[in-house]
Amino acid sequence: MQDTVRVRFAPSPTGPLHIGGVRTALYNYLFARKNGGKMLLRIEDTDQNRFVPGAEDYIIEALSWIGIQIDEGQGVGGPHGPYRQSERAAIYRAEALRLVEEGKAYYAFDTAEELDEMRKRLEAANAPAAQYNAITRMQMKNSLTLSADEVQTRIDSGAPYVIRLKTPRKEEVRLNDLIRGWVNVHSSAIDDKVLLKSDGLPTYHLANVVDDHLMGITHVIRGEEWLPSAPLHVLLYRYLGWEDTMPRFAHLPLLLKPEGNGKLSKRDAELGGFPVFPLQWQDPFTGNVARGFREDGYLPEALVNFLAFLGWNPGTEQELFTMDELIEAFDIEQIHKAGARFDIVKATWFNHQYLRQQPNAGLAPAVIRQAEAAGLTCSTEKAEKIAGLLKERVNFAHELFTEGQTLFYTPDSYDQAVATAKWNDDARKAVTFFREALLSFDGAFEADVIKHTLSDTLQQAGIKQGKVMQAMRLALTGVGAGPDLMMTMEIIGRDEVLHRLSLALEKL
RNA sequence: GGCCGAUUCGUCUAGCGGUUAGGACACCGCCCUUUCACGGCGGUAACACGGGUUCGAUUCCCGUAUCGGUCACCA
Repeated sequence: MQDTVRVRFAPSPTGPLHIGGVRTALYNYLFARKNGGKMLLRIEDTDQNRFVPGAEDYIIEALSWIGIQIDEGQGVGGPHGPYRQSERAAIYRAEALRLVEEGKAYYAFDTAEELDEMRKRLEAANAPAAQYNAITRMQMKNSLTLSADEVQTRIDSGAPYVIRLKTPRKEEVRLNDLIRGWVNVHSSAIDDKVLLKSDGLPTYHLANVVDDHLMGITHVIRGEEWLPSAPLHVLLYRYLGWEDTMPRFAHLPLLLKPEGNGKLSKRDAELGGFPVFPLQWQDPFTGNVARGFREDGYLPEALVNFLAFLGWNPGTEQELFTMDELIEAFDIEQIHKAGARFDIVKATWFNHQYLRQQPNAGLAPAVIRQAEAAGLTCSTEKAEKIAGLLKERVNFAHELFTEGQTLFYTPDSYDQAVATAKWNDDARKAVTFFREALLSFDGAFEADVIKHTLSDTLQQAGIKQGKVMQAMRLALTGVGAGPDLMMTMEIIGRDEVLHRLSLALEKL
């Protein structure tokens, strides 16, 4: 009988959430929802040196923007709090002490210099691994080599110490990963990890295991960078006496650079001109601003769809998935094992797909905002028409305005190549007649009516429409290509059409 | 370097012993269109290599190569 699924997303508030972290959170969320379970948010802020103000709020806002709902944890509350590890120090300390009492961990007093010396010595001796372990620990200053009195004296005097795990020398540690299957590691490859740091706070390993146990986590879904230390965590569960309720592990493939070697970094984003953070982030220390997917115009549903497909696939040929559809289709065992290159072009395509599905009214504010920023006024009605006219042509909402320049500005010059090729006597005649027809035009100035007026006029004048349409476009917009001309006229209005036609007759 | 993991079109991937190796992005072509896009249709393009196992390997096993991760009092 499987307990209710409980998963957690446990970021460190050391800066803005990386997009890979967002995907990890997403997979956790999909898995939780798919199985009717709970999604927790825990803040792993045990490194006081790397704490960055604002990072925690950023994480919460980013998850909310992307559409991931937290059931329990930081910012939400719940029965297993506090959910910020810095507020749980006493809990970890008690467990670390318990391990010492039970002979599964020990105090160590070595200074940074002494550790450094030890590593150098071992490297010089060509030791297979320069680490603090079952062999080397006996040459160091710790509660296994020092007398009980000496240890007590040091502790009482307030000398700094850490608590290290007494990793067994010869033991096979097995782990059945949901994505990768059985992974075996020999304990000799695991060093005597520090569990409790000299500042009294735990390291990731201890805090993570203790909290996952106390918070009833059933599945640990995290990045592949944790795979090497997963056996250590298994060992910790065993030593803490919690092995029978140990969560299942699933280690996710990493997000790789678009090209070249290595995992996706902030630098790649700068080079490639795309964001790598969900939201814009201003570094509180340097003031530097890093772009965000939200600010760059990505729709959260597009980002979710894109991210979900980086390392996972439903096995069908459907590409577009809403969050609910993803939840329905998600299967953790279908997650790909190898890292995935981050291809922003595909993200753009997803955005295009979702943008064109947006109602015009939802897109209008973006058009208005940009028009106003450019010192123009734009009515809601006009903005909605522009959205309807252009949304299928663009990838981002902000492109509606840039694509729609001719809807805002009277042309002040004309494309020479088009003019040379298309602006002739017939064209001049067509524009003249059409303008005259419009002069006496009354009623609603709408695309289909305009279309009839135009074709009637040209027919009466004996001009083939196809011969002059591009010239007509040139006269109205100054360029040879663009969206539907009738709708363009409707949007700019009769007066402006008349104005532009006269202007063309004058200047062309 | 040690340990762990991975390897199908340029990219994301489907495939879980027998397939013309499928889809999507990108690219190219055609159609649609008064234009440009959108869209539709079509095309180029992949099982890293070498051994096994098997009647038969992209698929299973072992090597090699390559790539990734990790080896902190950071997570």
